[in-house]
Amino acid sequence: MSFEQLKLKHQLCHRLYMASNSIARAYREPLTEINLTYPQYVVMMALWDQDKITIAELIETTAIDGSAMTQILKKMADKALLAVIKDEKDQRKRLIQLTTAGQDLKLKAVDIPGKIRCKFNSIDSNQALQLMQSLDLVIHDLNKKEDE
Amino acid sequence: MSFEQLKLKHQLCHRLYMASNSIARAYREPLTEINLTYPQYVVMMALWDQDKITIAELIETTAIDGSAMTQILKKMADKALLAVIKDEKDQRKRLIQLTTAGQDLKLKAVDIPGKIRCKFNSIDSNQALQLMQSLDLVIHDLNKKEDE
DNA sequence: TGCAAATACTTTGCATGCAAATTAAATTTA
DNA sequence: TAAATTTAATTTGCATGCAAAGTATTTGCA
Repeated sequence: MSFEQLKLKHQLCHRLYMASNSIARAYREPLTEINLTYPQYVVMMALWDQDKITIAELIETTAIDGSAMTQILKKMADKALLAVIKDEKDQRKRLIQLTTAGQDLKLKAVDIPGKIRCKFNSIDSNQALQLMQSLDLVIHDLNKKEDE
Repeated sequence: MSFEQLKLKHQLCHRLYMASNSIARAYREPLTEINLTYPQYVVMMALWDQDKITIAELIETTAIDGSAMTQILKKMADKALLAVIKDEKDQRKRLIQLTTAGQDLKLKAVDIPGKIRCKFNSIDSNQALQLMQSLDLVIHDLNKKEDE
């Protein structure tokens, strides 16, 4: 019986695990300066792109876990970056709306993507694009339900 | 000023974040059957490949955080999968050694890589290999110190 | 030889990620 | 229309990931 496949060096999954952690670490420094964690920054990016959406829509866009989202939004509301508003048409839903401070933070965040991109010295933009496309396929495959 | 770069759809980092989370979720089911979490499984793979190594070496191989590693090893020792032994030559170091049960678990884990690979329907092995190579470059770039 | 510096871990505090259980409100169905 | 079901969030409990601080040990140097 071959155990070769159990070695870490052959595993795509372990690469993804390491890469994701490295990413979060890389963002930590620039994000600390604007008092955000990486998931909070992801929420902000989603809202800068489209404001006043429901929590469910925010979860769909960001792929952040629902129970974590509740906590994250609470902290961000405490920081006065956004407000959680009841949807009058459907009392189960909550609408998330940026405050002026939340909108303005975009000006301080605009440099961050560039700072991160500077760290990628070994891959060019074409490779990065291809990498994103491959990852989209992986994500799609893994998120498929059993019965699809 | 262009804020286009702040959109999630253009971000490699968010893809990696989503892919890594999807991976951990995909492993959850098969790993639950052998009572391991994904990081614990990574530790086991490292030890199946090379047993009786120091915690520092295990951290190097797995890329798991040091403080998390202490907790993970404690739980795995509780499950009698491994033993934490003082290095007689250097009392600061700890050697990790699999128990017989830990070694035997390899037989139950051998099917897991195949099960996960089955989920990747949209990419072939060549693409997977290329993806791994690109990720290795990303990881290398991000883990570089400022002064290198 | 003796003490500062470097190592190897451990501990602590905070922020997720996730499954499972709950709560509240809207829908569907009998 | 009342009960069952579904949907949208929240709560809870557990397992990391990580920075920062703390504890032993060992090295390196003066």
